[in-house]
Amino acid sequence: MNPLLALYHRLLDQHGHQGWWPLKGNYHPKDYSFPHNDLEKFEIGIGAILTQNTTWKNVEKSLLALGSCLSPSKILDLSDAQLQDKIHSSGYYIQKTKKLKNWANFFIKINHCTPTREELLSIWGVGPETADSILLYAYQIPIFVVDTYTKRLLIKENLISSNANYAQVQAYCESQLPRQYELFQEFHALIVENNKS
DNA sequence: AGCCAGGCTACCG
DNA sequence: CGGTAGCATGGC
Repeated sequence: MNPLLALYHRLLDQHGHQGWWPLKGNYHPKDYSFPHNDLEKFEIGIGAILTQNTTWKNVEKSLLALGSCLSPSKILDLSDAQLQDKIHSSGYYIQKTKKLKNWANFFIKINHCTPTREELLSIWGVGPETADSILLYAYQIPIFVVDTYTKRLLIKENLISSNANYAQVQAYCESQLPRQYELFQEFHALIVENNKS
């Protein structure tokens, strides 16, 4: 077993199955069938944008405040001021209001199709980690999500060099792991959980 | 009191 | 191009 796969199993033993992506506040350990519909896919994108450089705790408050507005058309029906108010706790609320509406417009435009990475990256407000999180958790595409924790951990474990960029870290991880979306989902969640404790 | 959160964009040299 | 200030709240 290679060092990265060994690290995955160590984290899994230590923290158990994480059941990401949380939907309506619910985790679903060992059930990799989610999302079950378009609305859940949309909600994953909302959460991925709101959690940019922000704790999930603050995002949960926003998602609760959004409540029944978690659909593309309802997000677009809100005025900027109304939406800003609902997502206030997530920080950067002016920018994130624009980002959420961009995601809603995009989601309507793709009309139930699976977006490509390039399409997602073309949205103002969606960068590499957000795009890859959407592809991995909303569309079950085995693409490795790299965040600051991932990089920090892999540097500490001497698996990558400290000046590696996003694409290089991602390519390394994908080359060392079986290409299974279930494993990729679990691994990223475990890395985040590992950094909380 | 500061530093950090499940980043991204714009702008700088 | 690679590097970085600005965005903003809440928790510790």
